[in-house]
Amino acid sequence: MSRDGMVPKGERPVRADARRNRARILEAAEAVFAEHGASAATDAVAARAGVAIGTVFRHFPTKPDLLKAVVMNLLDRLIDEADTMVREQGDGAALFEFCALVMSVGATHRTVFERLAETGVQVRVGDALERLRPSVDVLLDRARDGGVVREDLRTDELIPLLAALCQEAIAADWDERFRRRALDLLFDGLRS
Amino acid sequence: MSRDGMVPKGERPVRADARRNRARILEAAEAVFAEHGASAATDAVAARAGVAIGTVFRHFPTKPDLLKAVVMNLLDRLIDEADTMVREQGDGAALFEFCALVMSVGATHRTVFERLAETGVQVRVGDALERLRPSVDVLLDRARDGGVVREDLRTDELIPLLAALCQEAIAADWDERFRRRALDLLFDGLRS
DNA sequence: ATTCGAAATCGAGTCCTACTCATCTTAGTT
DNA sequence: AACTAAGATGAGTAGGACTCGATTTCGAAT
Repeated sequence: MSRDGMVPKGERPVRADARRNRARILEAAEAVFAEHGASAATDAVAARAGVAIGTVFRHFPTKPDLLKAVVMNLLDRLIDEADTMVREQGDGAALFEFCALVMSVGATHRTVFERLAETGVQVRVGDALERLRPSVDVLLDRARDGGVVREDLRTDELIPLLAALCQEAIAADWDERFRRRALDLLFDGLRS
Repeated sequence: MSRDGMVPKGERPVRADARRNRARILEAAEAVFAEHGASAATDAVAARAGVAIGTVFRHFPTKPDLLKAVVMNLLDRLIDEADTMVREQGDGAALFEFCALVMSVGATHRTVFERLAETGVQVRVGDALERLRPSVDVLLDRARDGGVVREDLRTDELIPLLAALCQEAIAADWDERFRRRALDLLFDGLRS
């Protein structure tokens, strides 16, 4: 994830302190929002980052921008984890575990996602999940080859379904047990 | 929807002006939020309703309460419609069709929600669906007796799952074909 | 090393809006 | 007609998002 570290060619490089502060703010924001909810004041984030309020707004002009940046940060890490999972765990069960992981991450940071929706920023979980498509593709292929998933299931069917569960899990605050149960039902079906 | 018109027995009846104002505020709020988005100031709602700001807060203590009342009003109308349709048919293996119907009705009135949802109102289909619990109970029992549904499936598992699909179907604008496909997958499971 | 301009930081202050509450008004009862 | 409590009023309060001119810091060029 070196996007922020990249130096724009032809232009002046981003100053070292600016890059450092940006990272600090993101880190602080994630911690503060996770602890006090996404309605926590921006001052708190600034304080925790050891930075003035104006600096936060220089890097993230609006609060939704800050929230969005935190989420994207989260997703980047999630992609890494998914890739690791793909590399280390070869069997078909990896797909199920991956879905559980996605729901779990969403649940941990549910307030951030909620606030995003409230402020009208359209980052649907489904849209966000699209970034995971390559990983899901690999996992799904492998699961299908392993014969643990129906032949006709496609990635662009699985992703919306997973997104639907995630969205509702976040909105309705499903606990770990029910998230697990929902995935069991989805994979095994409702019929006898 | 005569909930608000009911007079609590044993207690003083709600004053006529209070009931009138409540209705006016709801109507005004629906119009104002639809036009200016959910971030419209509460003053605007009060002004349109021809009422002081304090009166709005007497009836709806917080802004989310007001937003929720508006949306639930909308959802109640839709859900009642679906409920009635199912009761009129009332055949044996209607659970699947019922789910399809709920999704379909939601999709039909999608644009009504979208304006509000876009601007940040959290439309909790799940909350509204809770009112359908009695109907779902009956349908689920019937389906279980008919052996078309797994024995261990409970109503309070089915409702959140259905709500999840509905919510995402509305938000992501699933077409009829994919709504059907999603229900097929949910009922039959992802595994081979 | 020193200079210097641009970039970044700072934070008190502004604006906006959700919400409160002491006071006044009115519906409904006797 | 008098009474009373529910209800209405709206100026005031609180708190948070965002601004902006003053100030500091970086880093490139001499």
